[in-house]
Amino acid sequence: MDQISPHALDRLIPPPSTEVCRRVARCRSCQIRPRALFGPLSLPELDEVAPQVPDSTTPPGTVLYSAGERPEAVFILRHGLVKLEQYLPNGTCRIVRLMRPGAVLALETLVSGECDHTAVVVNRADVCRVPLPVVRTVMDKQPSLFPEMLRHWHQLVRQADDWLTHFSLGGVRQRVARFLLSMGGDEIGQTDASVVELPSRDDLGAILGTTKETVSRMVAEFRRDGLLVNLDPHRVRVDRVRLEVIAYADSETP
Amino acid sequence: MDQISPHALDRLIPPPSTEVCRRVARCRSCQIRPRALFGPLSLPELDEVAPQVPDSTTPPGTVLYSAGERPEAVFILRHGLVKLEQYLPNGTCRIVRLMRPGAVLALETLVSGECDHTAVVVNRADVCRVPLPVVRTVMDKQPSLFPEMLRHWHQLVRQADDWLTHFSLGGVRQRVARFLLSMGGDEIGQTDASVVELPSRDDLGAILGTTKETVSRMVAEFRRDGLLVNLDPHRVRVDRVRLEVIAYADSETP
DNA sequence: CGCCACATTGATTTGGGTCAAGCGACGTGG
DNA sequence: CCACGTCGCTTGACCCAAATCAATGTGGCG
Repeated sequence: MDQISPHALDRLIPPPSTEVCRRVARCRSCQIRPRALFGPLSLPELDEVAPQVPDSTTPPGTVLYSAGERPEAVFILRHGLVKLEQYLPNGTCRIVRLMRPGAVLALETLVSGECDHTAVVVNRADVCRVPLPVVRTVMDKQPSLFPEMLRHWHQLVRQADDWLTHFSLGGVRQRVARFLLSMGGDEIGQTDASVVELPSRDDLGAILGTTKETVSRMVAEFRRDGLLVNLDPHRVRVDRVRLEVIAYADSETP
Repeated sequence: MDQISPHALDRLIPPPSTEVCRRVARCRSCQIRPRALFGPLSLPELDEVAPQVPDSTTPPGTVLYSAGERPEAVFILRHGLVKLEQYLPNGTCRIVRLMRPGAVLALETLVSGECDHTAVVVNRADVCRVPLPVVRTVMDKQPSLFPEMLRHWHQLVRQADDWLTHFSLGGVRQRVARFLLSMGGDEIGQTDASVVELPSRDDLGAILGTTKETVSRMVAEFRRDGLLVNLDPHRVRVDRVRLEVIAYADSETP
């Protein structure tokens, strides 16, 4: 797993003006921005911030940051899927969150300095790296960001709590069904909710707190029963109504 | 389960001056306050806020608020233990957090208006009810509360993530051990960490994502092995070092 | 072509869920 | 004061879901 290229120089050595122009343009035309941290900013305010915010595209498997690091920045995810993993002292790992476009990664560095999780790119991801000083000065100048900030924290907590109930309670059969339902469509909400992009079996196991073998069996069973049809490898179409019956059945439906 | 007495009148009808004095005195001498939301406030600022903050003591089983309600206030827990439960559509319930003194309950109402969980008192609890308008005006006047607010949100996320790993991964034997370790001592950190106040078996089951019977068996086994000694019913002394071995063993230790 | 990572499927074992009975503590009412 | 019901805890017997171990299949890529 390769580390993300160090951006530390970005604020010390001013980027060439062509790069500044690109960043400003990229920021202005960003589809995600309204839903992300700097949504409430005006265009002029944005043009001021954009030059100090480098962006990068990273392939699957890239480690954006590891638990304990101090990246001195937050990351805004513009495209792709990133998993946050947490390790127990004995080495077992659980994926505690999947971050989708519009999410802010490493928010916790604003509070404690260090990252709580290891963030690994699942799909190819586009991220903007916003240095902490930039976040802080923007927030001082523009208090309207405060509720926006709280909104993101709230979302983190909600997501964590849902994970705890949906993906840790009941049989694996139900948990897989719930996962498929929860991953339908993207957060913009405009793609077909019945098309789901599947992570690897290993990741699915780490999300649902089970093993890759069991997950594999469940998916196979769903496919046999026609609840699930392969589009490509790793993309399936699901039968949401029948999945919902399974996901929240009062007792098992054998 | 009885509802908490409605405090809605508190801001409309000013409390009698004796009550105001009591609240001011209570707030000044509060041991918890420095660690809670209004820690950074000065004494004069505090005296201004205190009259608008009623407090109450509620017996075990009391529902402080239910998911979906709009209490228009946050609650500061000064004493006792409160469980936050979340329900699946099929009715199964999981305790997603245990709140201890110093915690702020219903923080989410500041963002979305409605409560995400059902909060039930486990021990007898003392709570202060801070109306949302009070929180908002104080935060406007005193921006130093902002980092404090973020600190609380961060803590919620950390707690949720820990729950997800410590209490949802591995065998029940390990999970019980981890719970006992995590509950050692109070957040002030000055009581003996090897003395643990146990919730009911049912609650323990809902915390660890298992059943009361299995928990009962594990506790009994720990007691047989001398890892755990009863002080009163519901209070035990544990052997932390040996528990740690069990909690984070690489593989099961039968 | 052969290697490697990933997915599938099978055989076997076991942890823990479920059902059911017994037990002690407590409060209530006769 | 004791009988009774209730409630929470414990224990046992049984069985199924899922972990584990292991072998085979499949696709992509040098």
